[in-house]
Formats: sequence, C-alpha cells, structure tokens
Amino acid sequence: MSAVPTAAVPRTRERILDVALDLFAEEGFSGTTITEVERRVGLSPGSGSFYRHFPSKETLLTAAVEREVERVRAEIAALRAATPPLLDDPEDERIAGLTRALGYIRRYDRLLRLMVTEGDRVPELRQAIADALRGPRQGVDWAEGPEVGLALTALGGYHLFSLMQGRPFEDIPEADFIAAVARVIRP
Amino acid sequence: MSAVPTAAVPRTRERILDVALDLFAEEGFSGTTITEVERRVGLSPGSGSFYRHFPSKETLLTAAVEREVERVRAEIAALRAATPPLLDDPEDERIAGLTRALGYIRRYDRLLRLMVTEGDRVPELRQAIADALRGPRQGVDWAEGPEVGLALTALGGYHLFSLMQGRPFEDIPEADFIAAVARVIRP
DNA sequence: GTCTATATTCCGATAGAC
DNA sequence: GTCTATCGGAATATAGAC
Repeated sequence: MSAVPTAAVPRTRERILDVALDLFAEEGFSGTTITEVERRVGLSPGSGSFYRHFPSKETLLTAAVEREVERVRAEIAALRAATPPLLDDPEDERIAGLTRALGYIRRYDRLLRLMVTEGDRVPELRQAIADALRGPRQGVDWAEGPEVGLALTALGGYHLFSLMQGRPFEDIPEADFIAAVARVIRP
Repeated sequence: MSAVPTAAVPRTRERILDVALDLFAEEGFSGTTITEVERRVGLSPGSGSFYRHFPSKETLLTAAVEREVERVRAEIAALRAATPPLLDDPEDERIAGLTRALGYIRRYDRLLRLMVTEGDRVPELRQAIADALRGPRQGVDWAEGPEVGLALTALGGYHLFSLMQGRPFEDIPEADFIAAVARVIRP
C-alpha cells in the first residue's frame, strides 16, 4: 500500500460530478454542455480536459446519478437513525413525521427532476432511481392502508406543484399544508 | 371577403404546432431540433422551410404553449358544462368528481412537463400556464377548507410519480387510489 | 492532468430559385 | 410555400505538447 495522499482539495472528478448533477437537473441533458461543466469546475472552457476524467457525456450522466442516488440513500438512512423520540401527542407526532418526509422529498429534488426529463431516454436510470426511492423504506404497503400512500402523494404533489410555479402551491405555507394533511389523514 | 377555402388538409402551421408541443414536452427545448420538426411535419429535413411559418425556435415554443393553454381551457370548460347530474350517493359523487379531476390533470400533462423543464428559463411561460390552471376553477380556496387542495395535490402526486416511474404509482390502480382519496378526504 | 489546437458533426437561420 | 444550398456558430470529442 502507498501512503494515503488524502487530497485536501476536492478531486477534479468529484467536482465534475457536483456541477454536472446541478446542470443536468436544471438544464436537462441536451441543455448541458461539456464546455459549461469545464468552466464551472475551473478547467479551460472548450478544452477537452473533461475527457481525461470521463469517456463521454452519457457516462457523466450515469455516474452523476449513481453517486447522487447513493448519497441520498445514505443521508436519509442517517437521518432516520437519528430520528428524535416519539412525541406525546399523536397529532404532533404525525406532523413531525410529515415534516421529515417532505424534507426527504426535497432532498430527492434533483433526481426527481431528472426522472421527469430523462426518464424516457434512459430507462435504466429511471429504474435505478425508482429502486432507490423504494429502498430506504419498507415500501408504501398500500395493502395495509392508504394513509402512507396518500400522505406521500399529497406531499409530493405539493412539492412538485410548488416547483412548477416557482412558489409555494397556492401560496399555502408548508406548516399549514402539513397540518392539514395530519388532520385529514389518520391511521 | 374572399370565399372560404377551408383547407381539408390541416395547415402546415398548425401541424408544426402539433408536433412541436409533443417534441418540446418529450425532449425539452434544447433537445428539440427544427430539423426533426420539419421531418415530422413532412417538410424537407434540414431545409429552413420551417422559417416560412415562424421567425425562430423560441417563438415556436411560445406559440405552441399559448395554443395548448387555450385548447385545454376550452376543452375542460366544455367538459364541465357537460358534467353529468349529481349522483345520489355522496361518496359516489366524490369519486366521480375525483375521476374527472384526474382526467383534467392528465390533459394538462404536456404543459406540466414544460413547466418543470422550461419554467426557470421562461418565467413568462410559467406564469401564463399557472394563470390558465387557476382560471377555469374559482381557485383552490384553501381558506374555505383543505379538502380541495389536498385532493388536488394527492391526485397530482399520483399522476407525477406515475409519470416518473413509467407505471402507476406503486402499481396502485387508478380506481383504488381515487376510492381511497374519496374515503379519507370528506368535506 | 491541463493546456492549445483542431477535426467533425450538428444546429439555427438565411438566400434565392421555382 | 417548399425546395436546394449554404453561412456561422457551437458542441462533442481527439491529438499531442508540456
């Protein structure tokens, strides 16, 4: 084994993956240019320096998505492990759970956007992300009752409609919406 | 006035708008090429024949969205006018209403996708679509109760998650999901 | 591992004949 | 209103020096 160099500066490859995920999510695959990736990373724009790290733009998309899927899984798993103790009031507990769930959905935001924009073009991508979303929880368990599925779709719709309009859905504050979900949907 | 020619064959300009909306929704703005538009319309691909009908690609996007907004508004207004009479059972009536609402959301599908992909880039576009979505109904009226807002977000989340995964959300049949919403959300 | 330089292809848009 | 032909620019990707 060689001595661990442990670069203090983030490796170029990692920085490429960082900016690539942002760009793909915001501009789409065809709207993202390798030149812009190089510029944001600090490489000379228009030079092919990117290609010393990845063989093609398609490969970059796959790698960026795979890394992000793993990151989000790990983050959410850590958050679940550190979940605060149950609250006394059951409705307060439901509100806390829904607030955490909305946070998870927000954390998935860039992957959700990529599923909309590139889902058709890269089916394997869609499958990888879909599996990852199903992974960390034990499934929605629709058969055991619709509460979890309804809460998830309501929060997802609230998030995605807000994303589309560029402001909170119908200007409803997050806390108000969550409180309404907690009030209506009871196990 | 001249005699009405009333072309039996759809006018080229209209066919361009048809295929452009599909392409923009599926491939995004930058993923859509004028050459492909020309090919699908029946014009010589790569020729600039498209530019005899529109001055630029940007103009095409705006025109396609505006026409679709008007079309969807008119269609949904007509559907509302032809809404069948109230059913005797209130839960059956709620199910019928939710089924119609999901149909409206599906009809908006291409515009919803465009709001996700091009909302940031063309703010005026987002505003136009958002206004149109708010127009046909009297607003969600969150202050008057959360039922409508919750039903809309739940149906929207169900639709959009299904869109992302390429199959019904959690493989829950549409009728089952709607029945669950109707059961849980009561005015 | 980054640079300059470039090959090649593709795209948006224009000019002019018919 | 559609065609052929083409301009100018941008994008992916490669070659080779340092």
